[in-house]
Amino acid sequence: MKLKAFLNDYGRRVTYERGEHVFHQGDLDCFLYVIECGVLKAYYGASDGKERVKSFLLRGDIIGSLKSILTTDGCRFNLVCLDDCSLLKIEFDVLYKKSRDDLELSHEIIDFLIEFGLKKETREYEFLCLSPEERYLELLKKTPHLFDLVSQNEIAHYLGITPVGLSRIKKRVQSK
Amino acid sequence: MKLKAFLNDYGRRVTYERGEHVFHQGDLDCFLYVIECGVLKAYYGASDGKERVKSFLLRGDIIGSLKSILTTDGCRFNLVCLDDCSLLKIEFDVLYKKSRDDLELSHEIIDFLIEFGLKKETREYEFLCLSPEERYLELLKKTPHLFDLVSQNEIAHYLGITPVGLSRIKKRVQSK
DNA sequence: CATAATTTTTAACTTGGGTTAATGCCTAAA
DNA sequence: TTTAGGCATTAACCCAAGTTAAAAATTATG
Repeated sequence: MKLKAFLNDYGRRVTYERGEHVFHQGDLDCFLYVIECGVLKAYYGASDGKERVKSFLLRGDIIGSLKSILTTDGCRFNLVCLDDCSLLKIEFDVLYKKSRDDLELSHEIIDFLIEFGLKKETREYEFLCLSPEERYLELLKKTPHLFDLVSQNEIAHYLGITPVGLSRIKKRVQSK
Repeated sequence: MKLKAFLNDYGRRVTYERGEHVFHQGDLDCFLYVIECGVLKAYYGASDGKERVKSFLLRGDIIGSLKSILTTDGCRFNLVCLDDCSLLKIEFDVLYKKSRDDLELSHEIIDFLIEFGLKKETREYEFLCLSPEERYLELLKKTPHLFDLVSQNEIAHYLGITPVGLSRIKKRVQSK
């Protein structure tokens, strides 16, 4: 797997302690990060102090801010470690340029991006078509282990609801 | 632009009349479609007859079901023409295979997919962080011309609310 | 172990959007 | 110009989730 090999060869290992941020909203951060170990949370911080969780990142996942990479606006979200974490950090541009004369590498990037697109479409579908309760049940079915890794608080913010709301949904669901 | 050239060379022109479907939910359709002219609507049809609009497609846009291309589940959404339309139809697999030994083509696909990812992330952001009213205002700001092309009914379903809800939001907003 | 801090639950109250149905508006066809 | 069908608005009522605050449960820490 050329992409994995590339990330290993060119990546610089960085470690963070639980609670540390990899980057903040507004930062210009044009790196890709591969999670070697630990759990991370990518989240949008609203002006009113509310937070919304874009995604949780686990071992093997790749994360970076497309916004920061493609525009001069900086990151739209924050990336924070929920555990002590070890990441591989690679400048996006280096990978991008390398792919320009490496056919195999560029294929693997295409495959990665297609998978990424499908995931994003699925999340779009869930927000567009499912109620908070249905999204909760779906998450429970698809990634039950997530509930052991992060607080219910954070699950709620991932589902786009408040912790109070999630507590009520749980109660309603189990009484069925 | 090699991708455009490819789509033109290998694409087959197909035309549909207003109201015709290009494909339905559940169909196995592994084509990409480039919109030459006309307006189309990609939508999820819920079991209870409710519909939710995934996206509107305009001249120059490219659409296809990643789900159908990548899995055996078939399309998750419907694609229907809101006008008489002319499309270019290309088997995804032909493009994919061609990219396997064409570096320039594969770069352009990467660039396309990155842009696509950014768009999807933006829509995710809007559902996660904005209220229906805020999503309406955002749409009004970003693509005001859309309101001339499709009914308010369809705009509502794109925003994830009912036509009644959108009517109320409009009224509330203009009285501010 | 005790206590502080955080997370989760519960309660009371508010609210925005859903639902249903009636009404008014357009536009297209006859 | 009428009439029929679809679209948008309005009204009345309902309900799920938000908000605020307090209590209970869990987890961390000295």
